[in-house]
Amino acid sequence: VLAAALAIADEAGLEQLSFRRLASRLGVTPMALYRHVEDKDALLEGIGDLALARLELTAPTGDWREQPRATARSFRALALAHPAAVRLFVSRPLFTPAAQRTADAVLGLLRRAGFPPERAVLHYRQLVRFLLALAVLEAERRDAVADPRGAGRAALSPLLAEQLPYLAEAAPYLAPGEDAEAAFEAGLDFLIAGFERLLAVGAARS
Amino acid sequence: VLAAALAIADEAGLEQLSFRRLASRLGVTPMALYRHVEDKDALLEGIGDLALARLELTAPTGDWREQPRATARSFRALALAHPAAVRLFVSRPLFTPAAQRTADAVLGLLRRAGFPPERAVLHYRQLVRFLLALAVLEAERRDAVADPRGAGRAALSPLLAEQLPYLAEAAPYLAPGEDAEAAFEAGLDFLIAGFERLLAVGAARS
DNA sequence: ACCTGAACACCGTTCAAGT
DNA sequence: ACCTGAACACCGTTCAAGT
Repeated sequence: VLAAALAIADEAGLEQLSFRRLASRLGVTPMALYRHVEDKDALLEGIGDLALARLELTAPTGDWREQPRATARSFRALALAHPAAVRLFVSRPLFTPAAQRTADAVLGLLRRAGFPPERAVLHYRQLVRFLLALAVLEAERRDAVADPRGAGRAALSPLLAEQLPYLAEAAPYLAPGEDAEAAFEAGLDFLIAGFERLLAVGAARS
Repeated sequence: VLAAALAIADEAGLEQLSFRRLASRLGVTPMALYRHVEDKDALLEGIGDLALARLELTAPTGDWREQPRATARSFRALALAHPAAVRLFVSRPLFTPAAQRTADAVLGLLRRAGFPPERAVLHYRQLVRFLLALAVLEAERRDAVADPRGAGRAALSPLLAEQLPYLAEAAPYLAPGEDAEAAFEAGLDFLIAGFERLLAVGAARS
């Protein structure tokens, strides 16, 4: 039911997903879909939930640092498999069963790391947002590679180069498609190190 | 021209912005807009650029840490003034004049902080993404307060509470509308501290 | 140069009607 | 219970025509 919708969204893009298109793919009339889903809104929520349900959550391991890492990598894999879902996650807060399950897992991970409940919630939000940000960055980068405009982007006119020296200097490094995985891991290192620091501060306080 | 479009998007939401609606607001026929803007795509790019042009960039100051902070706060203010623009920023990479000006300013800030050009680009991406993430977090939170569903959200059924203990434990703290500014500042501290650490590591290496 | 009217190919959604 | 057809109020966009 929803699987077909997710497939369309991932293949053709989220904005190409319509009741009419989905219906024709299922060999049915558009109005028949209203039997299975209340709304377009509910449809989007449904495919968001479906995608998130496919997130692989790892069992607790010895080193607490490894668990956020593993979760982050799972999330990245999910984002690559279902690019449309990422856009859904940023545009609408989900509170479906899959979202609750994921939230519980991530909160548990932070609690076991040593954060008290209130701080765990705070860092949960930061962690989730940061993961989304990293995922969006990758999705955008992928688009930039496919985008024909991308080629001329780094090239600034001499006049602009004078007015925007830092941008001109950075241009060579701004070319897309460098090494998405390395960038992701670097962002992850940054995040984990930050949490370690916060844990140390918290421990010093108590 | 574009100002009216931005106003509609901020007032009624991005998805309510249409050529027909914009035209009626301007007291003109929808097709007349094609004289001033090539496309709906160009229209969206235009209002994104317009919003970003309103970002206040501060002059370089003594303490390098203060500049990313000031920029971040400007960006937050922009996000609050033009909520529609935030959604545009995450969904489409901008390379308009205002975007170039902003990129140059942020890159310059990182260069002056001590990062070499290649690393500055890397951290520029992280910084921009993080700021967007914080801004989206706030926009979502604002929506959550307005959303009537939000009231029942934190309340889990007893059965679920047993299966999702960490979520149940966190529920009291998940209520929205706490203290957006404090959360923003905490995220900012996290980010700046991370950059300081990276600078220290870089200095140790060289 | 700038605007208009009619038209085309799409949307989500409702509602009465079919089996 | 599930599906259909016709209809409504919207979209972006094109194209020939007006001043």
